[in-house]
Amino acid sequence: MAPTSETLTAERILEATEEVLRRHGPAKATVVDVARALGVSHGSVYRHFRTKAALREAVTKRWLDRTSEALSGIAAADRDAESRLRDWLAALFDAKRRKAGDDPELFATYSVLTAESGTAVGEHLADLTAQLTRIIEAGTADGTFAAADPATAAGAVFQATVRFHDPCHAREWERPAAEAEFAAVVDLIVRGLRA
Amino acid sequence: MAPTSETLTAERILEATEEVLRRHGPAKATVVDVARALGVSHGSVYRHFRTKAALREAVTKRWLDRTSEALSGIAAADRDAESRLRDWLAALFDAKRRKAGDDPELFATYSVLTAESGTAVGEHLADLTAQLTRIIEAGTADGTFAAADPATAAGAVFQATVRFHDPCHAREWERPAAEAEFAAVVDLIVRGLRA
DNA sequence: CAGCTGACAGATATTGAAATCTGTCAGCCG
DNA sequence: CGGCTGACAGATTTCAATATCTGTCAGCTG
Repeated sequence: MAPTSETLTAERILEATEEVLRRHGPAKATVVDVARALGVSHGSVYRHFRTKAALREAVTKRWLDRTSEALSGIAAADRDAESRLRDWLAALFDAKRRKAGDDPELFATYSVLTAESGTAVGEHLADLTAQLTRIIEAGTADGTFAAADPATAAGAVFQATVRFHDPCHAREWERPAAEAEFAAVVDLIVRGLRA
Repeated sequence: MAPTSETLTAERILEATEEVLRRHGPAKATVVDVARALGVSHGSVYRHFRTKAALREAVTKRWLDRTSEALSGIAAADRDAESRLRDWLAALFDAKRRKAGDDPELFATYSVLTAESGTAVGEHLADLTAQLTRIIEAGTADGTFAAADPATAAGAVFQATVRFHDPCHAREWERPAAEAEFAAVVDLIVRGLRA
C-alpha cells in the first residue's frame, strides 16, 4: 500500500499481485494496479516477469505449492497405509471445501487462474499423485493393498475422487449430502485397493 | 425454414428451437428467431412455453432423455452384472466423448443449457443412478457384488466416474491417456464392488 | 552502470446510446 | 370461441467511440 523503499524483489511483486487479485478479481487485476500498489512504474514489474501471464502463473504456483506442502505431511506420516490414504483424501477435500466456502470470491479468482495456467497445474497434479503413489506403495509393501502398479492405482484413486477436489465441482461441496457421498466413494475405493 | 401451415405444436417448437440453437449457439438464440423459423409471431411461442427458460429446459430434457434411453437397454440386458456394469459405464463415456468430439459447438451449447437448467439435469442424474442401482442390485442378488446398500453404491460408482461423463471434464476426454485412465478407474470400482 | 521511469504503439476493455429481445395483452381472424 | 398477431414497456444486448492496458525501449538517476 504505502510505497516501501525496500528493493523491488520478485517476492514482493508476488505478494502485491496476490493482494490486487484479492481486491479486484482476476478480470480487473492489471499490471498497472500491481505497480501502483508497490509505488513503482509498471515497467519495473516487467523487469522481473516477462509477461502478465508469467506473473499470474507464478502467483498460481505459490498458491498450489502451499496445498501440496500441507498434504505431504500426511502422506509421510508414520501410520498404516489405509489410515494415511483416508486421512490424505479427507484433508484434500476439507482444504478445498474450506477454501471454497470461506472466501468464494478468492476461490473463484484462483479457479480462473488455474484454468488459464500452462504448466503449473499439471505439475501440481503430478505432485499430488506422486504423494498418493507413495502411500499406495507402502500399503502394497506391507500387504494391506494389492496394486499391480501403484502409480496407475494412484492415478485411478485421484481421478475417482475428482468430484471432491476439482474446482469445477465446487458448487456441490456445500450440499448436506456431500459428506456422505465422499465417504461412500472413499469406501468403494479403499475396498478396491485392498489385498 | 419454409413456414409450414401445420398446426403449431410444442413438438414443432422444440424442433425449431434445437435447430436455432445449433445455428446461433446458446447466447444468440432468441425466441424471435424460433418464431421466425416457424413462420409465426413470437407471441405464439409463448402460448406453448411460459418463458424462454422453460423452452430451453424442455429442449434440454429431450436431449438428456435420448441419452437415458440409449443406456437403459444395456442396464436391462440379460447378462452377468459385472459385464453389464462395465458396458454401461463404457457406453456412457463413449456417448459423451463422441458427442463432445464430433460437434464441439453443439456440445458446448448443451453444456451451457444443462448448467442453467433447474430440475432437468437433476432428474436425468437420478434416472442414470437408478439404472446403475438396478445393475448393482442384480449383482448383489447373484453373489457377484457385495453392496450393503445398492443405491448408495450406485451413487458412489456414478460419482467416482464423474471425470468421464461430466461436461466440465470434456477437455480431458481427447487426450490419448484417457482410455487407459478410464479402464483403471473402472477396474478399481469393480474390485471395490466385488463380494 | 544497474535499475527505474515514462512515453509510445497496438491490443483490449469500458461506456453509453441505439437496437433488439422478453413477456404481456387487447383485439383480430377463421 | 380458440388460437394467432403485433404493438408495447421494461430489460438486455450490440456497437462504436473512448479510455485503459500490455509490453518495449531510449534515456534518466543515484
